[in-house]
This record gives sequence, C-alpha cells and structure tokens, in this order.
Amino acid sequence: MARASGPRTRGGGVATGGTEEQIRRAAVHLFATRGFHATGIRQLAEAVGINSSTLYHYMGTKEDLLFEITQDSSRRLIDAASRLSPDLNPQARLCGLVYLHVWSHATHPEETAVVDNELRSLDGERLARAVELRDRYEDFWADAIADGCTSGTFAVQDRRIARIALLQMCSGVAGWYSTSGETSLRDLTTTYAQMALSLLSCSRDHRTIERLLDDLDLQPVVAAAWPETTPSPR
Amino acid sequence: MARASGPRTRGGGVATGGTEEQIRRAAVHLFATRGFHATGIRQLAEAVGINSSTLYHYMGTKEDLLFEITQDSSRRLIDAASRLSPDLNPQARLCGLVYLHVWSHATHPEETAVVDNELRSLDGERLARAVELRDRYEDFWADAIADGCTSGTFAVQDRRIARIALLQMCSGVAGWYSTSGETSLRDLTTTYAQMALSLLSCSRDHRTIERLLDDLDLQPVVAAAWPETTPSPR
DNA sequence: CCAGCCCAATCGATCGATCGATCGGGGATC
DNA sequence: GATCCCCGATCGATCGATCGATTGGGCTGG
Repeated sequence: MARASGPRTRGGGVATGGTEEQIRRAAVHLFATRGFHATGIRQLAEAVGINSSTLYHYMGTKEDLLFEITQDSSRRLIDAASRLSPDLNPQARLCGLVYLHVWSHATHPEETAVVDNELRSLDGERLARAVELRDRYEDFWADAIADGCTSGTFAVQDRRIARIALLQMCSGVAGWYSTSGETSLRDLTTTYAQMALSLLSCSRDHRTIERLLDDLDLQPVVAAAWPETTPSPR
Repeated sequence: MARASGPRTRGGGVATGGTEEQIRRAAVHLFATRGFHATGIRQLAEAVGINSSTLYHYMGTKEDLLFEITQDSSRRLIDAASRLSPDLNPQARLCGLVYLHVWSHATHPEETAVVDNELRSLDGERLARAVELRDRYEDFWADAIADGCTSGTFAVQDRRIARIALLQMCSGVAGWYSTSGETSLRDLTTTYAQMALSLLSCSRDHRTIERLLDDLDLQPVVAAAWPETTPSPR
C-alpha cells in the first residue's frame, strides 16, 4: 500500500518526485530497455538509490509493478482516444487516432514500449486483463476504419489487416524517434497521418493534414492523458 | 535403459532431425514465445528431451545460440533480397521486397521474431554485428525507396520515416498471421504489397499487384533462402 | 513542554529456488 | 580402445522475496 504523497527523507534527495514515483520511473526505464526478465530487483533498487528490500515497502511483486505500468499506459491511450469527438468524419477521426498514438509513443517511448513488448511476461489472469484493454483500444481504430470504408472515404483489401498494419507502423515510433532529433513532433505526427491516409487509399497533401490536425486541436487531449509530462529531455 | 524418443541413427531420422537441429528449433520457439531471458537452460533441454548438460555438447553458451539464430535468419533475408533482379523498376522492386519480407515473417514467425525482438539480449560486440546485418538488409529498402522517389514513381514526405514505417508494418505479420487462418499467403503478400505502394503514393489495383508478383516469380528465391521448409502456395 | 508511543521508511542478513555452466564418468558403437 | 553421446552431480552466482531490527519525525495525553 503505502501512501506517499510528499515526504522526502534523507539529505541529498536530488531526484524528483517521491520514492514510489521514482521506483515506477526506474522500472519503466529498465523494463523498456533491458526487458522485464532481464531486470533484477537489485538493479531496480540501485537505480533508485535504495536497498532492494525497501522496494517492497512501496510495491508488491515485480510482476505487480509491470502490471500496473501496463494498465496505466493502456488506459491513457484509451482515455485519449475516447476524448475524440464522436462526430468527426472518418478522415479526421483516423488522423486524430494517429496523432494521439504517435504523439504518445514519441513522447513516452518507454511506457508505450513496455505495453507493446512486455505483456507476455504477465501471468494468465493479468495477461487477459491487459489484452482486454489493448483490444478495447484497437476497437477505436477498427471503428474508424470501418466508418471510412462504408462511407467510401477509405478503400482497403482487408480492414483487419489494415488496422494491424497501421497500429504496428505507428507503434514503431517508440523505437527510434528522439525529440532531440531533426524531426519535430508536429512533422512526425503529420507525416504518419499522411502515410496512414495514403495506406487507406485516401491521399491528402501534407499541408492539408497539418491544417486538419491543427483544427482538431488535440494538444489538450494528450495533455490530459499524460499530465505529469516531464521537463526532462530524452 | 531404453531411450525415450529420438532414435539417433543417421539414415533419415524419423520425424525430427538431429539433436543439434532439435536444439536449434526448440530454442527458436522458446526465445520467440517466452523471450531469451525468460528461457532457462533446463526448459530448453526438456523441450528437446535431453539433460541440460548435454546441451553443451552441441552448443556454446546460451547467448552463442541466440547469436547464431539471429545471424542465420538475418542472412536469409539478405540473401533473398540480394537475389532480386537489379534492373527491376522501383515499383516491382518494392513489391518484391515486401513479398520476401512478409512471406518470411508469415512462414517463419519465430525465427524472424527472435531477430526483431531479442537483439538487445546480445552483448556489445555481438549486438554490433547483428545490427550491422540488419542495417545491410534495410539498405535494400532504402535503395528501392530512393530509386522510386528520384524517378517520380513514389512520393513521400520523409524517405527514412517511410522506410521505418514500411518495415515495422511488414514485420508485424510474424505476430499474428497463421497459415491455418482464412487468409492465404498469396492474399497476404499481395495485400501488404498494395498497402506499401499506397503508403508510397503509388496506388495500384489488387489484381495488378497480384499479376506483378506472379511475374516476378519469387517462389524460387524464398525456397532458396529457407531451404528446409514447406513452401507450397503461389 | 515533555514523555510516551506510533509508524512510515530503511537496511543488513538471509531464505529457498533457480540460474548458466562445468566436470568426470558411464555406456554404446566401430 | 578410441570416439561419440549423454547424464548425474555439482559449482558459484544470482534470482525474487522476507525477515527482524533500527531510525526518526510526528502525534497524543498529561
């Protein structure tokens, strides 16, 4: 349990946030970079600067920690997607989903990578719950694609394959994008939205999509889904 | 003591190959499904039906095994890509790459998944060699995309991002496709080739791509890259 | 104000289990 | 008897997790 909301002890507490949040952050980083099974409980403690036994004052088992991380990240994506206006045309809806997904994966690559790659380390019941959340999120995409296809805006050979391909392509952003690189977040999201529309046989000019995304004004949505956006670079 | 299974005689070995090949196959399966670090040496031995110490008669370390598996799979992809005729037009070349990549990932999902997901478990020097092979393979894609862009066949906002997106999208096949499902390999590869061309602003009809792939006649190429397997369709 | 107590927070020590890997020897075949 | 397979036993290291003990700030009753 442990309710930590403010108290810092020990001198020299340079790190930001409470101990519990530090643990969470270190776990996200280690799980994303080395993998769940390759991350030792002592490594995690060392990254936080505490003894390994102290970890268990703040968390349950190591797997509990992984589960909570994945649930949290999954829910953020679902929250963001569900905030999209329901009466958008298919084109705008799809662009919005791409924007939210790519923005999340670009600015929080570790959280999203853990969800994308480490679900298999969950046991049966937790895996089922995690998959359920993932499926709920993918339904937003399935609905948008179906809408566009029935209305004639999109044209694809196979809707399910198109959905899988789009999600896979957009998730890849977490693996390579760096905010310190030469591509801005604005260009990145626009480029992916353009590729997504093209893949759905609905090509649009880059500037057109840029304006479309500007009009959607989704920055408040991602800000609500990922509140404590860190000032740290990376 | 009677041996449980796996008569060793060389005269054609009943269902499974030699012990070394059995180990390789079991390792590919376990590394792909559970992950490298989550796979124990005793699990691996049990899957083959031998004692864990016997493993070391056939292999080096566990990491040696992973390295060999990734090198092998990477080289097969490079071999296949390098067999594509150098004087194909960009459209046909790109379709050929998609075909080879998707076919490989669909028919050998575990080998390819290990390469795609477990490279990080390699140590520094081996990781560097593995990444080098991966980069060499991606160069085939970069060249095809560049050719198409300079010749006006393709049009993308960012060639590098397009390449990454295409590869990510095609690699995803390993994660969901089942040869026992309702989608044939022929439809799968054609659908992906169509999506790839569309993404590159070079839309083509499904039937057109089907014929294009038929004309390329790439079955001998994949058969050469993955010899000891069953290639029936197309 | 102080005495007494509580409790979050931390650590060192250690648990049983499992990890990857090694070694010497047994038994079969040629 | 030499070679090839294979296994039981075992190594040191590390795994995730728990234990008892200590610390110190904050709250309470007097």
